[in-house]
Amino acid sequence: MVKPILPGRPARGSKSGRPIMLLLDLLGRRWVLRLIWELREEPKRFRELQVAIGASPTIVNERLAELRATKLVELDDASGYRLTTLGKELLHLFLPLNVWSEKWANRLSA
Amino acid sequence: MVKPILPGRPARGSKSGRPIMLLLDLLGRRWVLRLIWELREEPKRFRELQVAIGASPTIVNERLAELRATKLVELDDASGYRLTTLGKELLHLFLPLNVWSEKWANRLSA
DNA sequence: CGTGATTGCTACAGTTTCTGTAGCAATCTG
DNA sequence: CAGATTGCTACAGAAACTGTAGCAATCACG
Repeated sequence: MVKPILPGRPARGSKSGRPIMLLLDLLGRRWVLRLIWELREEPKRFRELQVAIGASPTIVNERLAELRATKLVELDDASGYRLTTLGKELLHLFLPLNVWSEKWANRLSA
Repeated sequence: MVKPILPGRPARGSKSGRPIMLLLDLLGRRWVLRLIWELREEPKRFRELQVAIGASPTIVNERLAELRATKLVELDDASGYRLTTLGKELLHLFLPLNVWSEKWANRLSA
């Protein structure tokens, strides 16, 4: 088990508990960005997510727990895992990456 | 050695090779976001980066190599590691996270 | 009722990734 | 020539992740 992400507790590699450090730590954990990305449109079930990203259930569960503890994702019995209001805000900050990544890929293959 | 990030090659957990998947894979690797963040203001030396984030030289070197291969970071002999133009563009997409993370932290501790 | 499907999630051995420490070759400094 | 700084490598031990199996709870159908 990895150190939890919680306010006031320092992130890995940071002595301060500054929010940006916590956030970068959280987002830098394997599959976290992908999970948020997969939930960008509609809610998904546990297995659905697992298959979509191709990770083991162990780690999918762990990451989902972290995302729930940090109020970015919630589990709705009727529809499945979905982004919270906070999670949607974060997603919107990320959406420009989609467009930018195309440009980036072009520059790489050039 | 982890699978390299290169255009046309699929990211971990993705069959497609779509740029956004490559980008999310790259950014989701440990320390990558932190490294970009640490370079946001001025260039830094290898050891300086290593100390700043508190990771082992092995992995710092590996991640820097990936960031160089993907043209986000470059090494200038005179000043040290720094963001490329492309890297600065990416950083600018990330800057809003800094402000947002404060709000997020407040909501968590509430 | 009872059988099967779906749900979120856990157990655990094996593999990959990362850490922590030591140290090297090359370059500059005095 | 000694000392400091540079980027980087080696390697054993520790931590994180995978892949597979499976469990308890809930729901649907007959």
